[in-house]
Amino acid sequence: MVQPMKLPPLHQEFVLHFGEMGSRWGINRTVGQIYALLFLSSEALNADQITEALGISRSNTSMGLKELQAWRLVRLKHVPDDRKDHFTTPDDLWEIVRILIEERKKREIDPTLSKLRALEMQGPAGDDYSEARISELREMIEMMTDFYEDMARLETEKLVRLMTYGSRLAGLIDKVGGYLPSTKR
Amino acid sequence: MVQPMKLPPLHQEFVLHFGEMGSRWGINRTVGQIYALLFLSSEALNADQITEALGISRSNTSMGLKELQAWRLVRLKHVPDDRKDHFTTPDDLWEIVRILIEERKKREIDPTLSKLRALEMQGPAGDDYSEARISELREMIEMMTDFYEDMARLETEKLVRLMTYGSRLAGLIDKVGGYLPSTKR
DNA sequence: CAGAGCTTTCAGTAATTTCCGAAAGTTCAG
DNA sequence: CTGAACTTTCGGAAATTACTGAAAGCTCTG
Repeated sequence: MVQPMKLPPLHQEFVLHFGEMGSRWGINRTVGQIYALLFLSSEALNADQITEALGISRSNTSMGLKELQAWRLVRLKHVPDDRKDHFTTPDDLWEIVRILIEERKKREIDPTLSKLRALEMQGPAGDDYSEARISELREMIEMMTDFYEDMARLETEKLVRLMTYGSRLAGLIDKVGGYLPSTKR
Repeated sequence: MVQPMKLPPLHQEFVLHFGEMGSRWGINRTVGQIYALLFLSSEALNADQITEALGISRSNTSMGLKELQAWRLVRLKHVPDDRKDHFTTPDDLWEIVRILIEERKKREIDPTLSKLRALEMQGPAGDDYSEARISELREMIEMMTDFYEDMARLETEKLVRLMTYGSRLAGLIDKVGGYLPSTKR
């Protein structure tokens, strides 16, 4: 930390925490800090304000904002009578979660799913065991991503209801019965 | 890639892919490769076999295996009449998914949850907006992790049934009605 | 209890990633 | 069109992370 941040203690701690966690989340320290800062800020901030609040270089701020926009976690917002670009985070947390899941899926899962499909296409190329393992993996990933898509389609209110229903869901399904997929081949 | 791998083409491609994806998944290249290799292997492999198959150093293999064991993604398996340690991945994919979610939660979410709680404890320390934002975030994370725990408790068979039920779940909940939590404050 | 066979640790090097300041690029008011 | 205000790009320095070979550390067998 070259420059000290000038922020209220709460913001300061929160920002530093997101900075440290950044590397575990697959983003770097400053990107985490920028996000945290914007997350806690009730108004949109411009790049210079961010640069100053975090004590980082202007270009680093620019890079960080670019990356956060690529993640759709930060948005441009125009402030009347100000030529500078201002940035905010979406304020609906559910939206943020959806975005996070989708973007992580796009980066961390989709490429592998394509690869698995491609490997299966190539036809018999390994032993039976590894081929079976690859198909099984692909099926599992498809099932989970399909389920996520189904859930994502629901309105937030229904989703919340469903989640708070928790483990009782299982009983509900039992009553309805019916569909019985094969889990083991 | 210093040493060429000697593996069947299918394994080779799969292993290389996992290596490349490693960085996105928060593990390094060799760790990804080791996991991929074990995942496709019907028998447990020892460290020397891994070292040779991947063309990496013995110590690197040792480090990688240690990390994978910390993740609980790879296990020791004793092979009769062989003094060397042998390693495998769990073969139940559902178990692997559970482990992955739990470990990621532990590393990527739990520390933040603690931090948020601690910040709330410290009492009024910022503006109203940021305090509200922090509470809201904590509540959301709690709701999601609680839901996950509920789901994780279900037997695999029920879970599969539930997942394939997909969006129809919403209708089901509607019928039962009842619980109506407040989503917005 | 010696030492063969195996595993882990460690210190240094290599590779990668992050970050900065300077320069180039863009946009818009006058 | 010009230049002021702002943003992005770029080359290289600094920091971090990954990897290796060598040495140290275990743990059984005989």
